Amino acid sequence: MVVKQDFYFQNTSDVAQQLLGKVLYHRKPNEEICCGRIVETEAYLGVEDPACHTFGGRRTERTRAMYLPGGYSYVYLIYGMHYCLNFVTRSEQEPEAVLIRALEPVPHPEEIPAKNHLYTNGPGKLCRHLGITRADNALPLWDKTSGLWVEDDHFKVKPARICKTTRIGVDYAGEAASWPQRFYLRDSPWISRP
DNA sequence: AGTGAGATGGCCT
DNA sequence: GGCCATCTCACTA
Repeated sequence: MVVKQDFYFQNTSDVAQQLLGKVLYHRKPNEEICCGRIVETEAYLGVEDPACHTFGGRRTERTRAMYLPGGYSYVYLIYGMHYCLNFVTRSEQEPEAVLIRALEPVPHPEEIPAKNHLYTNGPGKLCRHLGITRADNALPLWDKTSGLWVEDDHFKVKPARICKTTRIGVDYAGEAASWPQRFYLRDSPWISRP
């Protein structure tokens, strides 16, 4: 069943970890539906996180969706050619988010043609594969009619299977670069990098 | 296996 | 003007 909005009001690190194992769905403009199981996330901790777009309370047109309540999407363009998908967490006063970094193909890896596992093992790649663009910014993730939503299919993740490590590509963020806010399923072949 | 550069555009100072 | 929450390819070895 669809994950409800209040799930996203929780502590952002907890949301990032609890998202592991859940399934992301996207309905493209041509009505085709793509999905994948979330196997890697990163938490971005808002105004006190130098790696976060809202660090210091920065509020711009790009980061507008971050200041929505938890449960909305935040999609932005990076390096001029890749989109990154985030889930906004907490409240309007706490602009935090979870970056979706990798998906495991569903319904079943065995049915996926060879090499297709290379299409969703990175934040930019999974957006391209699912057809996620700026048009998917600021959508309610708890509402299937938005075309972008998350489902819990009762896939169980043992806490011991969750790997915690440093985030990728945030070396500019000083001491925050060493915060363990990247989470992934141990031994998953579908993550962006080990 | 590891390093480095280029693509490419919007954001931010 | 400089910098990116990236990816791919070319190069070393």
